[in-house]
Amino acid sequence: MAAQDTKVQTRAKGQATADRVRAAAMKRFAQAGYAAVSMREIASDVGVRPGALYNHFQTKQDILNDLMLGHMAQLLDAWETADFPDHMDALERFVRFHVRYHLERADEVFISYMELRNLEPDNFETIETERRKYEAILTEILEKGAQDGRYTPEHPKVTTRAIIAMLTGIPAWFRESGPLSKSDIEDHYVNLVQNAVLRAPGQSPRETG
Amino acid sequence: MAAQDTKVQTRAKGQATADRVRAAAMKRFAQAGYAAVSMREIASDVGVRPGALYNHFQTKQDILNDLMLGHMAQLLDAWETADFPDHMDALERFVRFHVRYHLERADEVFISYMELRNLEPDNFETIETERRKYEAILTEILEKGAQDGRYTPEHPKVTTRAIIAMLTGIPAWFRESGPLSKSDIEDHYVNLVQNAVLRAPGQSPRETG
DNA sequence: CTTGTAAATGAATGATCGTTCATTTATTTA
DNA sequence: TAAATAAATGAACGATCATTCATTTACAAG
Repeated sequence: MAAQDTKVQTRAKGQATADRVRAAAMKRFAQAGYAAVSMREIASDVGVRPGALYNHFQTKQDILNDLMLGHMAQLLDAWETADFPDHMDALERFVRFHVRYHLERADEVFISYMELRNLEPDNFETIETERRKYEAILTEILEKGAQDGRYTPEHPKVTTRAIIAMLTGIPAWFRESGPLSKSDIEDHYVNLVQNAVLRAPGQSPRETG
Repeated sequence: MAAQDTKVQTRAKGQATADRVRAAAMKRFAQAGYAAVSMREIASDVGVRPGALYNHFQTKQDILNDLMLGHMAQLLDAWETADFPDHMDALERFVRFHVRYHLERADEVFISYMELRNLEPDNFETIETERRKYEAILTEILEKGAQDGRYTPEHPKVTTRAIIAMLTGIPAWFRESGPLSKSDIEDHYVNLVQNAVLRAPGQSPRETG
């Protein structure tokens, strides 16, 4: 690591600019959408001429792809390294992790599911693979809970998508100035999700239709 | 009505073209996003020259606004006129209605929540007003159920958004060719939603954290 | 201090955008 | 059939787009 310090130092300025490009693109993409944002706007935010962006990213598409790849990698890594009280069950861990992460990284999350269709096919496939890994975490939790008889066993993959859609929608309406704190939201969603899938003792699955 | 038949007839051809513009724009916007669709593409789909579009819509923005206004109006009207078995409770009605409607009008729904940010401020406000009306239907159902002691009383507005986000996400992954039919999906979501908010007799609200 | 390279500039490229408009074509009214 | 009006055409407008590139500037290495 120390042996490469000089080399790292050499490219420090370029790295810094690239990071500012990422930050500017993130905000712009989140607010206006990929297709509505111009390279000129990003360059202006960074304080640089449009052409200079191409010293750091080959195309506009590469910026979007970089942001989405980075988001998925960080999301999966954050889950791996997250720590929770020992007594907390897996489902509650997942819900709390997901809500927290999505409330703290609203822009990244928003882009990552709004701009999927603006990814070129190859990039799209890569991102979809990462997304499926994340969904698999929750599906596995639900399946394990179903085996134990604690959760309802029906359609764990569908339930996964239902839960994730429910949670991912939070940043769209949550406002710091609202009546509920982030912690309140977290608690409420834990409750909703647990109730949705819990098979209460002595309570058989309801018949509907 | 009959007295205006001649006048209606006069504009019948224009109406037909306008409808085809709507249909083409709907598909294109849903697939690629408003900003990524050109008036030339829409005109080409309709089988007309770009300039002809302006005989029916003043601007590209007006097309988007027309689609979203139409969707919200039809959604609210469909709820008003929907009929269900007498014995079915309000929450189940809402969930079944919402799932069905969204599975049948995937493009309209997708546009209406993906393209909100591409609406100019005035148009956005109008659509938001309609959207709030729709959310209010579910909130009222939850509040009434809470008064009766059937549903958990916490944060009905937040729960409304959680449920709607969960349901609205379905068209994003549902495929006719998948293992579950539309009817299966409907049943499963009814179950999830009912469990999420039901206060089972003798079951006090769970403590979390 | 010189050399090599990274980073940024400034100007230009061709393409495409939404929109306008005088004109032509189609259809309906009188 | 003649007049009126709706609808569509074809060509053009200026603006903006992503991207390229020869050149200049900044900076670290030897």
